[in-house]
Parts: sequence; structure tokens; C-alpha cells
Amino acid sequence: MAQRRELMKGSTDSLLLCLIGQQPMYGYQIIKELERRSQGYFKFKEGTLYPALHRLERVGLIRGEWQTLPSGQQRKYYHITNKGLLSLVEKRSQWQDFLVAMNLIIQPVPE
Amino acid sequence: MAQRRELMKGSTDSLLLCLIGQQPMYGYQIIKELERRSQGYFKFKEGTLYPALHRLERVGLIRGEWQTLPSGQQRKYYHITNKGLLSLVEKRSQWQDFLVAMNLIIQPVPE
DNA sequence: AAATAATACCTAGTCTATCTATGTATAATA
DNA sequence: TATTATACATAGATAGACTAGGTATTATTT
Repeated sequence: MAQRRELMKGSTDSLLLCLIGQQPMYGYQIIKELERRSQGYFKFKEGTLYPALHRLERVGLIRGEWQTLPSGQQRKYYHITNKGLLSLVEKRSQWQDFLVAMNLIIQPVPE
Repeated sequence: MAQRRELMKGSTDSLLLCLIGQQPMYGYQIIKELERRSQGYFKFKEGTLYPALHRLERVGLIRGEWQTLPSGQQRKYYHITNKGLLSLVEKRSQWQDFLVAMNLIIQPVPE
């Protein structure tokens, strides 16, 4: 059933935009940071993250830029775009609406 | 992107178990009741609901029983099973965990 | 009386996001 | 030297929500 996997759908984009919206980040860092901030709950797989980043870039919500470290190592830093910032605001709002609706059903308040 | 659609994944089973756990219900009634209780947020499509009910029945979380009204109308009432009740408790807990994790990212508390 | 809407169930096929598994390459550690 | 961690990528499998279609009865509207 893998409920965790399913619950993630629809929240992934919000999570990524949220992080990248605070500061430019690269893929591997995002995986680690999501796990750290969620106290171990979110453990994104690479097969989930990278396609998601490409998808967000394709629709113009983020923009990737390769950077070369002094060591020669390559990293692709993603920045949020203006369109991405607007989308983030909307997604936060959508998340709130969903949360409220869920709680009306899952934790019904006695009339 | 249809975020609402995606957010639903993983929560659908919990919502259905929650309703059926309170009293036996039939499919059409569940659609209306979910919409009513969520103040219009959840508008389940039949193509979502019926396969979901069949799935839950197949794994033994609910059990369907045809009933004939005095008018001759047929309805299939679903009852929750003991296994379903246990699953509901677990799903509620999983929803809480997910909620907490999401809020740690979406609404970060300043250190 | 006829047409429409609401009730009530069902499913085949489409879409899409996540995951598995795999690949490449470098740096750090055991 | 071998393994782990870092860092990116993708092809194919899986599975759930939706579209669009179907059947049938009852209630309402025209």
C-alpha cells in the first residue's frame, strides 16, 4: 500500500519550491536537507527528486545553473523564479485547504 | 498539475475507512457525505470511488453487502471489518506523522 | 406525457508521479 | 585498496485518480 509514497504525491513540488525558495540548492543537498528538517521523515529517492526538479524547471518554476567547485566537482544549483515564488504562495494555500478538509473528516468535531 | 488530485493519493483510503468506520454506507452516499463534511472540498469521482472500495474490500478492510429497498432499488452497503478498524487507527497515525513532517518544512519555525 | 436530472452501480483505458535499478564519476574514508 | 559518500541522470515498472463511457431506476420539470 505504501501510504507514505502516496501521501507524498502532490506535496513534493511544494516541498522542493519551499526549500529552493529560501536559498539556491542542489539536488543532493535537497535530499539531505529535507531529511534533516523533517527529522528523518522525508527520505527522497534520487529517482523521485531529479525528475521532479527537471519537471519544475521545464515549467519555469525553478532554474538550474551548473557551478564548478575549486575541486573541479560539478553541482547544479537550482534557483526559484518569480513564477516559482507565485506558485509557492499558491501551493502553500492549497496545502492549507487540503489540511483543513482532511481534518474535517479525519478528526470530526462533535456537533 | 492538478495538485488536489495528487494530494488525494494516500488519503483516499483513510477518508473512506473513516466514514465507513462510523456507520455502514453505500458508494453514492459516501461521495455526497465526503463533500458535505469537507464543506465542498472533496468531490470524489465515481471512477475513483468504486475502484477504491473494491480495492479495500479485496484486502479485507471493508465488506460490501447488497441491500434491496422497499422500492426495489439496490444499494451496496459497505461495513468496516476488524482488520479495517486496526488499519484506520494506523492510517490516522500515519496522517499525523505526515502532517507534522510537512509543517516542519512548509511552515518552518525560526530557531 | 416526455424530457431531464438525480440516484446508484460499474469499468476500460489514459495519465502521471514515485520508485527500482542501473549507470557514470569524483572525493573521502576505512 | 576497497568501500562509502557525494553528485547527477534515466529507463522501465507500479499504482492510483481521472475521463469517458455504460446500465438501470426514480424523481422532477417542462
